[in-house]
Amino acid sequence: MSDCNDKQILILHVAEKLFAEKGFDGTSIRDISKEAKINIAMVSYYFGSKEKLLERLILFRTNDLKVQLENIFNEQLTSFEKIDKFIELYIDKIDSNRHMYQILHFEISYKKRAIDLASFTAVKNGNLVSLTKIIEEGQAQNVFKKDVNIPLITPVILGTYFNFHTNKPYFAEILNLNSDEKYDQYIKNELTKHIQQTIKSLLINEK
Amino acid sequence: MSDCNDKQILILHVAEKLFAEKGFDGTSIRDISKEAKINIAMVSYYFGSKEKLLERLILFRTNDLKVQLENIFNEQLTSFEKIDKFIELYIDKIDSNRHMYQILHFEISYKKRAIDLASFTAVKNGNLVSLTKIIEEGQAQNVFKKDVNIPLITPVILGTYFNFHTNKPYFAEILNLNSDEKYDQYIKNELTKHIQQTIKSLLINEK
Amino acid sequence: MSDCNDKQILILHVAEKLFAEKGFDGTSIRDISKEAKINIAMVSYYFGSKEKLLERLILFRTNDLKVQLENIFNEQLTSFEKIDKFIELYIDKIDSNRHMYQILHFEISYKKRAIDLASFTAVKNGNLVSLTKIIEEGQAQNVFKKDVNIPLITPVILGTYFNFHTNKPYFAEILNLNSDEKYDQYIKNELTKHIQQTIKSLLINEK
Amino acid sequence: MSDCNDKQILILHVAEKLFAEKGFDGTSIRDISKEAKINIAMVSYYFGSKEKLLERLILFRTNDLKVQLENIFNEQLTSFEKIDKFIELYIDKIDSNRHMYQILHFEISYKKRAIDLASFTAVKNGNLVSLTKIIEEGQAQNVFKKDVNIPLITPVILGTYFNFHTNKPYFAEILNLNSDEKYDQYIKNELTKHIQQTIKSLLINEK
DNA sequence: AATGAATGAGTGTTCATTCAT
DNA sequence: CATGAATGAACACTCATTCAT
Repeated sequence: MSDCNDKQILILHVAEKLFAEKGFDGTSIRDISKEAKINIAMVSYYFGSKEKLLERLILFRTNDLKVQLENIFNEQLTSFEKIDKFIELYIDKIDSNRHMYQILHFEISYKKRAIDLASFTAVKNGNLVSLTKIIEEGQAQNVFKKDVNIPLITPVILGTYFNFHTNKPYFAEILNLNSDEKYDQYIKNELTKHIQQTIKSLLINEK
Repeated sequence: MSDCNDKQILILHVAEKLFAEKGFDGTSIRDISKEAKINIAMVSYYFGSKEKLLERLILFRTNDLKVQLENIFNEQLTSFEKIDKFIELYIDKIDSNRHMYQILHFEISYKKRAIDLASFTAVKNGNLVSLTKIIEEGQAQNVFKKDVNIPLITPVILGTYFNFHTNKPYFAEILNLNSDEKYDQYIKNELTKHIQQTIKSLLINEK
Repeated sequence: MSDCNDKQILILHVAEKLFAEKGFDGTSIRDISKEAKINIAMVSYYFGSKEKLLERLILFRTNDLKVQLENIFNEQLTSFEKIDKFIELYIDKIDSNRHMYQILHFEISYKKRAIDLASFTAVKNGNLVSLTKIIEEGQAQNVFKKDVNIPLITPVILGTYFNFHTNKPYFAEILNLNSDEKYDQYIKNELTKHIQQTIKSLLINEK
Repeated sequence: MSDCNDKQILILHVAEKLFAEKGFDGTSIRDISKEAKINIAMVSYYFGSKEKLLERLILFRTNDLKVQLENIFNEQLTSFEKIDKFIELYIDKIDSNRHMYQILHFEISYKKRAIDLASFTAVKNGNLVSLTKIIEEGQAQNVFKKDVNIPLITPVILGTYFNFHTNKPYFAEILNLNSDEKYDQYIKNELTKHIQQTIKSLLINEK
């Protein structure tokens, strides 16, 4: 980020990790300062307050999230391939931003703090637009059916991923994914494939 | 619950609400005692500690979750109808236990507290068994396709619901659900239908 | 004690043990009620308050302390034998009332509580009188020297015993008293003998 | 102490006084902060916890206790004079460290806290060695008798002093020491003399 | 006569934040 | 510019005690 020095970025990274692990309220400034090996006063000094640190963190990361899902539409691909690619990139993106999503997840749920989520909403809207364009193109080509509730498709993608990930211990056990590598591989292959299959089925099958 | 008097149940209800709204760490015993209009010492008196209150709350509610999804299998319904009913009941169940699920969600995610989630896991396993039986029956009847990852189906159901619900403000806006009633109705009708449609599309054995 | 029922006596015994082990402030009514397996309210109910329990305990036990050291004087013994017997009985008495003495010790030291120690003072005075009579008899017989500060003799007896006992772990180690039995035997034999020897040496009228 | 600032030393002093007066459990951090006119959080801030404050206090003071009783042996004095000096210095030392000894006394007696008393034990051992050397020299010169239990001599010295001091109100009354000065003078003169006389008698008289 | 339920005051400790340097 | 020192408020929890039954 432009207006951040190294120490600020360090704090943001450590805060991101700890907030994701233990929650905002469960993480103290002391925890952050200890892990980042910086002075306790630094957080208030640089960010004003713990809450403002969170806001900056969200801003800091949301910029990252504006990845180009919108470009897919213009690529030389079939509608099916575009859907596949959209999901693959989407999953990949949130998977590599797990921490931030975990944090956002909670902040959105909790009515406690009034975090400005405008930029995050903008990202979601952008993604919805991209997806809508792809689907409508497929519908125009008569490869996708017409009566589908498009805004409810992203929840299927994201929700499936998050639910799987939230219950990591459970799925790791019943699917025998006894290492982080296997687990990550499973997400990249099986889970992504499953979601792709699900969305594509929804888009073509009349039932 | 059998071994709980009225005041204990009151505390559990208030705690459930506040934990769901503000998180466990974000809720103080003072908050609970104030909202429940009871003495601060009561929580420790009845439950031993804040953490044990959470444990009791989970236990208290998890018992509620063991509703009979397993009975659906034996009803006189087509495989598709069984899937519809399974999803409808499932969504309905988690929707009326939103608070508890919200809390569990966080407790599962956070590595902080070592809550005993055995009973919750048992519920999930039971539901998976029920679903598997329905699907395998449909596969045996050749109405469902074989190539489907059954354990990944519940994440689609639950995940979609939760993702929708977590982003309530977002969806309320883009779907124009400007009252809680409309929002709840949307879940009961559109969202449930969408999920049913999604799962059935995924399962259908198209020629 | 006349006006104490069994439960009250049980409480007094348990309180004595715990007060001696952990101090008055370090012992909670809960500790007592738990160890005595009685209701928490019982202590306040029977004794009025924790502090009054302590008072009653002191009264209860001080009566026990009024053992007959005064009879020694009238026995058919030499002055040395009387001293020996006085010390032996004295040590034996405080040794079997360790707990109470430990408690009294602290209560006397601390300015915190205004415990009525009149009866305890009376006991000490009685003992001092008895000792004085024995010593003065020896002095009259010219076997004890005149130049001795009699009131400072009991501190030597009691102090030595208590200092030894307070530093039990230390002495147990350097004297190789690796069991409670050995330790108790050492007090009964060596320590008592040592104190007797000390006092008699002090009293002896060497030419 | 080297690594203590003024405020820390202030806290240590106030804590020492209050712990000695009212016991560790009987003294609250609020009591200390009030008396020292510092913020309540300071104790935890500087020492980590109330218990660690006690530990630091013991360490802080025990260093003081390592006074040179060992030098006496090498001085140009008779064995008798060495004993006299040893006792005088010893009494003087513990008398000026009353508070700390009072505290230690209790901590040693109570099984509650696991305070590291290693350094205190070391001091005791050092003193015992010094005393042993003096006595053995006297024995070698045939001025002291042989059959004396040397490890039991320090309990006579310390015990007599402590017993006298613990029962200050009692002795103040029967010895008519109606001011702190008179009382202190009595310890310095009479009591010390009495203890010296006692030990010397023990070391020379066969009985 | 005895007790379970309940409570207000107090416990030690941690919190995010401020401020002098 | 950066930080160690310091703090008031809040934290979860335990205390001795009371009271209705």
